Amino acid sequence: MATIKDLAAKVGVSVATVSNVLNGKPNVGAAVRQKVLRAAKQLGYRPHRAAQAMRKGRTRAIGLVLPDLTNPFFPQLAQAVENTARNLGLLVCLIDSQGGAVGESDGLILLAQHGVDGVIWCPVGQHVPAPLRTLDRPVVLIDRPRPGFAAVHSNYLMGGQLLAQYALQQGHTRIGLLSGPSDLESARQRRNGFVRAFPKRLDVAWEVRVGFDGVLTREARDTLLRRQRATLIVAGNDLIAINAIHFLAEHHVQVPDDVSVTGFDDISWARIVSPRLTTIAQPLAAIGTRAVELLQERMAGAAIPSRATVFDVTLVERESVKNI
Amino acid sequence: MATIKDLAAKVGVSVATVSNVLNGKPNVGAAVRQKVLRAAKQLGYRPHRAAQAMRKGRTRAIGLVLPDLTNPFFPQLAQAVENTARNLGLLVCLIDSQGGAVGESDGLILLAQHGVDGVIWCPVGQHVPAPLRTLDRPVVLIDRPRPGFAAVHSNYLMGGQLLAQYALQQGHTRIGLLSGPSDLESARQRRNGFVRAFPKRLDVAWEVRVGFDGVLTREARDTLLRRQRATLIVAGNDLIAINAIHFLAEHHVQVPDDVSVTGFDDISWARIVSPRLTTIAQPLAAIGTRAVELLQERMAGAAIPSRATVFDVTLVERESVKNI
DNA sequence: TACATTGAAAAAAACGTTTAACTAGCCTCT
DNA sequence: AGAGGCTAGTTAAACGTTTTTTTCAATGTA
Repeated sequence: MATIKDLAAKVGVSVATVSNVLNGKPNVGAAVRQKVLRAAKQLGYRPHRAAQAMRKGRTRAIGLVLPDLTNPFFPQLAQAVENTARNLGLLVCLIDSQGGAVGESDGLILLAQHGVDGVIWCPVGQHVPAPLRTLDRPVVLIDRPRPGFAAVHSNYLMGGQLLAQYALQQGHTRIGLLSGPSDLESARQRRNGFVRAFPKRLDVAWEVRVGFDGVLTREARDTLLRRQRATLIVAGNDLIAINAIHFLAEHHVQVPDDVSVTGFDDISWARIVSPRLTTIAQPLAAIGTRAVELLQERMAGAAIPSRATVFDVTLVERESVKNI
Repeated sequence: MATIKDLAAKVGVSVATVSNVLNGKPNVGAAVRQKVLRAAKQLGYRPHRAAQAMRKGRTRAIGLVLPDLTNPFFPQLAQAVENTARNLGLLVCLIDSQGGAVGESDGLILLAQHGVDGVIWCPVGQHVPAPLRTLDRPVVLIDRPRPGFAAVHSNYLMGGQLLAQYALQQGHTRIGLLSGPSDLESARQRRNGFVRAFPKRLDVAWEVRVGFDGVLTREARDTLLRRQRATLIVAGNDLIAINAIHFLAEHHVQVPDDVSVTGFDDISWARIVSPRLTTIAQPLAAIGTRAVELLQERMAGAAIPSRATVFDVTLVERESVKNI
């Protein structure tokens, strides 16, 4: 790999001048500038990132900390993040914490050690890992907002409302809720958006909380079987919805004929299960892209106040809800 | 962040000595060694990776270059790679080329610039991108072997054979082949493993080649509808199988009642479609893990000959094949 | 006693950049 | 003509490590 020194030697000029040219500093003549640029191109010069990092304290790499890549929610996000980052010349360093707080913590330590300039983080619990504090770099939360952090996510309230509106349209008023974990803001808002949209007209027959990974607790399974009076089951996300549908099918309850189900997220699975899932689509790619842009702003400069960027969601109607 | 200098000052010893302690060099007294270690722990010292990188020319980071994270085949692989890498103290830098050769090339340039110590690569085409040559770091291919490269992948031949054996068991002898692209070794071996297992007893009624992304060409669709005499369709991977099943369903051909279908890979989707897919499971996590281990060996030392590590596969029987 | 050998530690150089401080030459202004 | 200011450069220091070389004292040997 050619170094700045090689360039300097080749052009017959000092390394400082070469550096100045490469960084677009003004104090260098047009002729020399040209020569340096030409030589750089000719030798295929690429700055040594480690050396730059050492001098400037910036690595032009960012961390992406996710709970679980095999959860079909994340790949699209990761892809969007990587691609926009790369377009900005940023390298993405991946941490998959496997849903564990220790993995998350270890990952952040590793990122800190490598001196990433910022991190995009989808937190797994509700605590703030110690390494994040000492990291002292901008952080943008993704999908899961928290007070005091910059975040980009979907308008969960709106999603809940759209679902409520659609439920009424399709003639459903007796609702069963398979909500996500109550300690996740995103789960709470999905639920509240739905429940508070038409409190008079929608009747919540029952509610059970399960994890976003979709595994059904004993309570959830029992409730589903009893099923009480609900004609529509509103799940906290697609994973939950899909598991519920499968569980019901095993017990000879057909969706949507016997009971309707909605999801949330429009993960890839929603399109391929049967019945295909009526759900709320988030603009995942846009979220990933925006998160990188936001992070880059923060990395570049001034301390921007920590607000959340919220994206509209849309209802995608498929076959898991019956008009009654 | 505490530096080696801080440690030196605190203990009252030179930086060289601190470095020697930290690197386990022998030429330092037991007393001093203890004191340095204690101080390091106390100050929470972490080596500055960029500085180390500059001096040693190693970054303790590796690249992971994938064609498409949203292809459900890759997340598990990526997760396994990240986790084992992290356990070895290696940071994983992700490149998602979106299936394009330019993205792949750009990504490799970015990785080279950051000086990753090696890369795990699932190549998208059959050419070798220029940046890979100049990178001059160990490379381990994953899932898609090529002559002259170290690689870790499944025993595709075996998968094809298992499928052939199972087909006969279930009474199928007239086969339709929806093979993967012929320029991919892995696709060829899947196909050949099947076709050559029982050439006398299995009769290939038709064969069409499609991409591993599963989108059905016009020819594939036409052939599926005519369907000729085949009772079993052997798809090159799960994506193809699932698309075929959906396409057939749209045209009122029921799987497995009217025709049976097998996949390959056992991606997450295979479990949730209906009918659930009978397919070949690859040990994805093991492959990812092994790839990292192999890479690390190569990064550490001697030029090991470039051979392929091959994992056994298993047949997972679900409901997409009917016994006739 | 003189001299080589060893062990423990320090000093200094090096990695590839950036940047602050400096300099030489030229121009402009009194 | 001399002071001051630009312009276009150069020199040198710095970033945090590792590593080579050097120093120094203690020990062993003849």
